[in-house]
Amino acid sequence: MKVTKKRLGRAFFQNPDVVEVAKSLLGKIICSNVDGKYCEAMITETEAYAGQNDKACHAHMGRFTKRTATMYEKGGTSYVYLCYGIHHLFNIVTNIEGKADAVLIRAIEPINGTAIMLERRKTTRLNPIVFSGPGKLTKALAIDKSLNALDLVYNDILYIADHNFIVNDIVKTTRIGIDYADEDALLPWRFYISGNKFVSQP
DNA sequence: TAGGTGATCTTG
DNA sequence: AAGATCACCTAT
Repeated sequence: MKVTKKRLGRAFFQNPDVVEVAKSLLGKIICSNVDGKYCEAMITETEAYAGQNDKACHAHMGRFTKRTATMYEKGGTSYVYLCYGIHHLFNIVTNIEGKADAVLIRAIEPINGTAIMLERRKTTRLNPIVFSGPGKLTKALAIDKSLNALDLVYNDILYIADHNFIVNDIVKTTRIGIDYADEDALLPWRFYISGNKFVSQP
């Protein structure tokens, strides 16, 4: 079978249904070209954050600050921020400009440049634990705040591609680490590829 | 299971 | 304006 590698364009990200985008991002490829080192990793786990109506979202009730401003950008923009003083978390903004929807990437599976990613994680063992968790994959892909608010559609440092991986079965669960969000903490908006070892909490 | 770490936001 | 909070990780 011919494998096509196609970069995702604006239309993919501007979908007004962030839950659908979170699901269709599973199996897609993150291409990172930081420090002249190129590597590719498949997205295995995501979470959807649905703008101002979602209590778990940074932009809940239209909250607009220096940090959350990026979430209001047009779909296809990167949203990277520091969490717990240590970890960079990588999100992809979706929907049109002004709508603060985003998808958090929670886990990846290395596809190309695995050695580079292992080195950045300071290990030699290819263990799923090394790449499953939002703070870990950013380290593996060298994503930090300097890559915030980047346009993933036109940039050559960081972008998303489709290698035509077929995702057969998607598991739906509740999102992690958002107990403060009351009833919205119960929404089944965390998705991962069924049977894939590279997820944070099977 | 506890503590580290620092930007962000303030009786989540 | 200082302190609580926080979409987490690593090591004991």
